[in-house]
Amino acid sequence: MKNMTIAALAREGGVGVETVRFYQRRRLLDTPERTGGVGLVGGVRRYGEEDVRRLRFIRSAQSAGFTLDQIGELLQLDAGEDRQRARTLAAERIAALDAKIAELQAARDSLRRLAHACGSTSSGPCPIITAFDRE
Amino acid sequence: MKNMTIAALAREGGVGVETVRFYQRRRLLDTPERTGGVGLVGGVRRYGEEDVRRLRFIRSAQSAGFTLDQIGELLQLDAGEDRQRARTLAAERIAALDAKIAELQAARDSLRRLAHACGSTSSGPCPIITAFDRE
DNA sequence: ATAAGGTCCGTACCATGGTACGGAGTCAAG
DNA sequence: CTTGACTCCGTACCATGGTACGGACCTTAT
Repeated sequence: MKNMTIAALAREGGVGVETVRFYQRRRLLDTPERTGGVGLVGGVRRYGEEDVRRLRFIRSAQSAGFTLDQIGELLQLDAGEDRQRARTLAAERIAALDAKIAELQAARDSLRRLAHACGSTSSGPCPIITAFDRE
Repeated sequence: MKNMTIAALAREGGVGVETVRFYQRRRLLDTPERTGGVGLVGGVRRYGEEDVRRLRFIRSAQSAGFTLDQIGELLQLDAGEDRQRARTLAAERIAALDAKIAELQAARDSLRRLAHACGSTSSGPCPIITAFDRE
């Protein structure tokens, strides 16, 4: 294991190489030792499945609306013992997600009204602002 | 009408004064003439219900995931005749919202798994990364 | 008529989450 | 043993959506 280059890791995670480095700077991913170096600094860093899992987790957690700072905390927690804190973060985010989902559903309804109002007559401007008035 | 100050407008829209000015710079809100000036430049700008509606629309459209640039286009469209373009923008956003809603629901499910896994035993670390593995 | 508080405006700064650049070093195939 | 692709690293830059500051001016209540 640990035989992937940074480009392979990035590919597995569906991100760019620069993004991996960015996450390393943010300490969300670790930065393995360079291997095989000849001189004092040489060698290239190699990555394994564990790194892929972490990277994918970062993307998933982002899609759940966690910020990178919060994701950093989650990654700490994953290795630690603070179950209470983990549950709190999860509960807060679930509540936020429920609210956001409701908001997006309302927005979608507004847009459907707009599309309908705009499709049902054939001249003049669509009442775009009005379509959102119920919010 | 047109007797509100910028602070009153901001309050009605649920934003700060600086945000109103920011939207003016972006040409999302217009900048009425100063009224009552004594000298060459004097006076204060006054706002009315139409401005409130526009401002609220901006916030609603934002919650629907439109960028400020797109909102600018919608505002143009609201006064114009290009129904086709309006329908296209609405349809695109509806599709994006459907996708986003599904994504957030999936994220919520992952978090529920996490909360459950983390609540059902009482020691050791929560399997945070693992809880997202299905994504 | 004066003082407190609002307004106006330009400009600068901020957080978030990246993306790009460039020069030096490294690796692998031919 | 060279050549071409990739890596490393620091630093700079970017888009989005604001937020803050400061000095001059305006308005309003006392």
